[in-house]
Amino acid sequence: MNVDERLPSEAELADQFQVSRSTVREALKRLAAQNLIRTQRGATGGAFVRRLSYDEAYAQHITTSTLLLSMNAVDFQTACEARFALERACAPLSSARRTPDHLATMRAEIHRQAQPGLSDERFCDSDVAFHRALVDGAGNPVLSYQLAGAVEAMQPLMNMITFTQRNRDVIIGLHTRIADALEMQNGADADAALAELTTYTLTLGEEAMEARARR
Amino acid sequence: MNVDERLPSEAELADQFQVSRSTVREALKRLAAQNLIRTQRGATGGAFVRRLSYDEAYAQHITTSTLLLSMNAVDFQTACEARFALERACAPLSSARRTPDHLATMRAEIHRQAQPGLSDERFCDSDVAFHRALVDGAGNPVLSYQLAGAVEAMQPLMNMITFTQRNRDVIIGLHTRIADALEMQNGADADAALAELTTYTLTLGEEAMEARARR
DNA sequence: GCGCGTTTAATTGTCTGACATTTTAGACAG
DNA sequence: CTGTCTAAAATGTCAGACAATTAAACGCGC
Repeated sequence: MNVDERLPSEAELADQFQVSRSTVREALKRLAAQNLIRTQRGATGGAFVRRLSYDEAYAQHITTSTLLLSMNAVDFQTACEARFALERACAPLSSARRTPDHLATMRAEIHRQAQPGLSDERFCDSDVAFHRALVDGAGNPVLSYQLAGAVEAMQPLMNMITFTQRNRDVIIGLHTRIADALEMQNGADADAALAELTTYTLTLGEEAMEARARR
Repeated sequence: MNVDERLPSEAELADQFQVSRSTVREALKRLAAQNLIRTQRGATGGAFVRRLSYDEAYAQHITTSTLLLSMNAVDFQTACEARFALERACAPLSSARRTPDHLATMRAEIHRQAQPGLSDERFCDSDVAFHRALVDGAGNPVLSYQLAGAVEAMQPLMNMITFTQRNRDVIIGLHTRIADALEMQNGADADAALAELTTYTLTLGEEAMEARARR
């Protein structure tokens, strides 16, 4: 079945498979839920094979990853390690290919992170946006897609951390160093800064876990 | 809603939302298709919130990634670059943590790849199995999950390549070098070998594309 | 009281037929 | 040729019925 090809009508399918139209409809709803078909009403309507769009797959991947992490109690350390390992894979590509647009986004998010009175949640939002710009800088949509799951799904875990001003200063410093390195096209330093950010984030995570355990 | 919590019965939902039971059922089928609920028949039956299992999410991620690559005509170079960049992110972790089991799997697949008369398709299967062992060696399920999409979804693209004996010898040599490096816990050399494998695979891909264009 | 069939009730699964809604294609008048 | 109306085709929704399945309640002998 090729993209945009039309499936037989519900009545025809019901007849063909010797089931009722209700049953056919439930099956079609299943396919629709998986974004495999779209339905259209009217005379020339019906169910059509759908092209899986990048944006939909991206959103779905994030949802699934987030659910997977939260429902299976993946620990902070494992998720964090995976996230930064993958991001570091992007660093050399991103330092070679990042556009002024990516750099501008990163600078803007750093500026936002430094604003006083920013809630922890907003700080995390901005953090995700910063790292997404870093990943997108590699200019490889497949990479961006695969990493979306790791970066965005970490956000609920990151939200458990309380970011003190001191914490934020350290993170902002490393973010600045990463942005600088990418601007200078210095992949090695970007990688080094990401490595530091990894260990620092792991430390923060451990502290948050301990604080949570004491409560 | 927590895991294993029960939703109201179809009749209750229909009553609550003032729609017919058919409509409720179609909606429930949608949720079931997304693996969000499971239904159970009988007296104490109903729809229950489902824990998203790692294996299901893994399988779904591969399916979606494969569809995304094939339906959106992602070029070989982009997919290949993403795949190897991500794999290289695993190399240091895998060289530190790989178990004898992972090494044995890699050796076995290398042996299989050297067998004469192996079809191109089987060679690709084995290649994927080898790289999966490499990734799993990092001992991070989140990493394995995220990489599954990149590694497995590449397979259809890899299957377009015709592997001559000479090609295979080069790849097997690099695979052996990777396995040796992991065994010696030499992350740097594993990374270097993966880098070589990246450029070599890209070359093969380009040749295959040219051959296909000439036809 | 305890074990063991039997019944009963609740729930999902399926079928049937009907009607509403939407959309296109074609007939028809101007 | 153009605009309008109508018919047909398709999905969307509804109501009601029955089948299938499962667990709990019941009754009964012991």
